[in-house]
Amino acid sequence: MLDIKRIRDHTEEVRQALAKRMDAIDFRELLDWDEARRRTQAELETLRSRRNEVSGQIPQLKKSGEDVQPLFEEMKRVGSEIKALEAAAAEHEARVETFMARLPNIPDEDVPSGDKDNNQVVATWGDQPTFDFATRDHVELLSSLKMVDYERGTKLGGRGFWIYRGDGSRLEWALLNYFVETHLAAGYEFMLPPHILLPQCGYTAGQFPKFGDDVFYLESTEERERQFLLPTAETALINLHRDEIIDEGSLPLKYFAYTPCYRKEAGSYRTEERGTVRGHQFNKVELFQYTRPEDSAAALDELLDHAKRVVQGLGLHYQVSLLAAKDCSDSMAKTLDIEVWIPSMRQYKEVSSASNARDYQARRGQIRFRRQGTKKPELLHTLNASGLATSRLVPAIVEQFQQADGSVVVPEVLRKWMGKERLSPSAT
RNA sequence: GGAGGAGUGGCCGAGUGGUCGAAGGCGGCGGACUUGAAAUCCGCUGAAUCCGCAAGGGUUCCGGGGGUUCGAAUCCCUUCUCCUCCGCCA
Repeated sequence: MLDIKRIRDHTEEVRQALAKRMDAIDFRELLDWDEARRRTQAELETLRSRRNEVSGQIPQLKKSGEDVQPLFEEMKRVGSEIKALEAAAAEHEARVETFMARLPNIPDEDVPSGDKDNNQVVATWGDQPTFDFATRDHVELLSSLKMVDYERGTKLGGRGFWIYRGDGSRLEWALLNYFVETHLAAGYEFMLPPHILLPQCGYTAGQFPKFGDDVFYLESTEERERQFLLPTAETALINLHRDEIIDEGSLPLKYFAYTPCYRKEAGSYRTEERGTVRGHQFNKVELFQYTRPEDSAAALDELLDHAKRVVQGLGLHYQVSLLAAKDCSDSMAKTLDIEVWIPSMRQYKEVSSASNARDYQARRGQIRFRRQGTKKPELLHTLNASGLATSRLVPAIVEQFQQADGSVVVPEVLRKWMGKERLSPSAT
C-alpha cells in the first residue's frame, strides 16, 4: 500500500514513478473519494462532539430536576444523522481502500522500467559447464537415478506434482539441512509457520486482492475467513508482526522459514518447464528481515550476498539479474534474482529472489517501530529472499554435475547428509 | 466436541449504564534532594485519525464484529483467544 498523503501532495510525481511498471494511471477518482471521505468524517465528528457534550450534561440537568425530554428528542435526530453519515463514510472509505489496495509499490530509482526484456544481468559466478559427452536433462537423470517418480506423482496429485524418492528425497532434505545450518550461522531465527493462512495474511503480503487466483483455497462460506495454502513462506513471515509496534533496539529482526509452497500456476505450463522446474508444490526456505527504513538498502545487499554464498557453496554456475519494474512483484520496490544455469534448457532459472518491499507491506499490515526517545511509531521496512528454492536446485545440480556414465557428483557441502559422493544408477 | 471462567493502557489491576481514555500500583521519562547512587517527594507517561502554518482542538479505540439506549468498558447477540473440568484423538 502506498501512502495516500504522498499521492495527494505529489500526484504527478507518483504517477510518473509508477509509469515504469504500469499504464498511465488517473488518480482523480481516488482523490475525489478521498476528499469526500474527509469531508464526511469532519461532519460526523462535529455531530458526535455535540452528542458527547449533551451526554455529559444530562445527568446534571436530571439532578437539578430539569426536563431533559427535548434534549432526548434532539439527540434522537442527531443519532440517526450520525448513522447515515457513518454509512456514507464507510462507503467512501471502501472505495478509497479498493483503489489503494490494487496499486503496486513505487520502483526504486535504479530499477529499469518496462518488462523482463529490460532485466539487467549485474553479476555472474562461475562458467557454463562444458561436457565432452551427450548430456541428459534432469528429467532423464532423476528418473534413471530413481530420485523422482513423475508418473506416480501425477497419479497421486494430478498434473504438476511429483514424488521425491530415495536419493532424490535425500538430496532435497540435504539441501534443506544445508540451508538451515547456513542461515542459523548467519543469525537468522528458524521458524516453522502454519501452511494454512487466513486471507488477511495474503492482503498484508500484497498478494491479495490482485493475485488471489494463484493460491489454493480451503472451502469456507465466509470469504473473510477463507483460508488458503501459502504460496511462499514470505506470506507467513510478513504477518508475524502484523499490528505490532517493535522496539528500535530489537531491529533488524531476521527470520527464516521452511515450508512447501503451493501454487496453481494456472496457464503457465510450458513443455520446457516439465520435470521439477515448475510445479504446484515445491520446497523453499525463505529469509526475511524487518529493518529501520534507513537500513533496508544495506539489508537487501546483505540478503543477496548471503543467498549468493549459499549457491556458491554448492558450486553452481549462476547469474544475478536486476529485475525491471514490470517483472517485480507488486509489493516490491526492487528485486534481484539469482538464476542458476540449467544446461538442458540453455537458460538461467530463478532459485532465489531478493526483494525490498520498503514500507509497502508494513503499511498494509500496520507493522511499525518506535525510535529510541520518540513517541510516534513509524512504519518499518520489510525484505525477503529465497534461501533457496530446492526444487529448482535439484535439476541444476544433477545437470551441472552429471558425468559421462550417467552418475552425478554430490556437492561437497551436502555429503555429510547424503552419505555418499556420487549418485549412480547401479547404487540405487 | 460438551460444561464453566476470563480477556481493560508497556505490565499488574479497579471499574457493572452517565462528567471514564478509564482509580491505584509497577515500570519508563523529566525534575527536586544528594559528591554520586539508593531512598523520598513532585510532574509527565497509549494509539489512530481529522481540522490547523502553529499553538491547540475534535473524533475513535476497554479482544474482534453487530445490537439496545439520548448515552455503553459496563446490558444483549455473535466471534476469537486463554484457563479449568469432561469427552475424543494422531
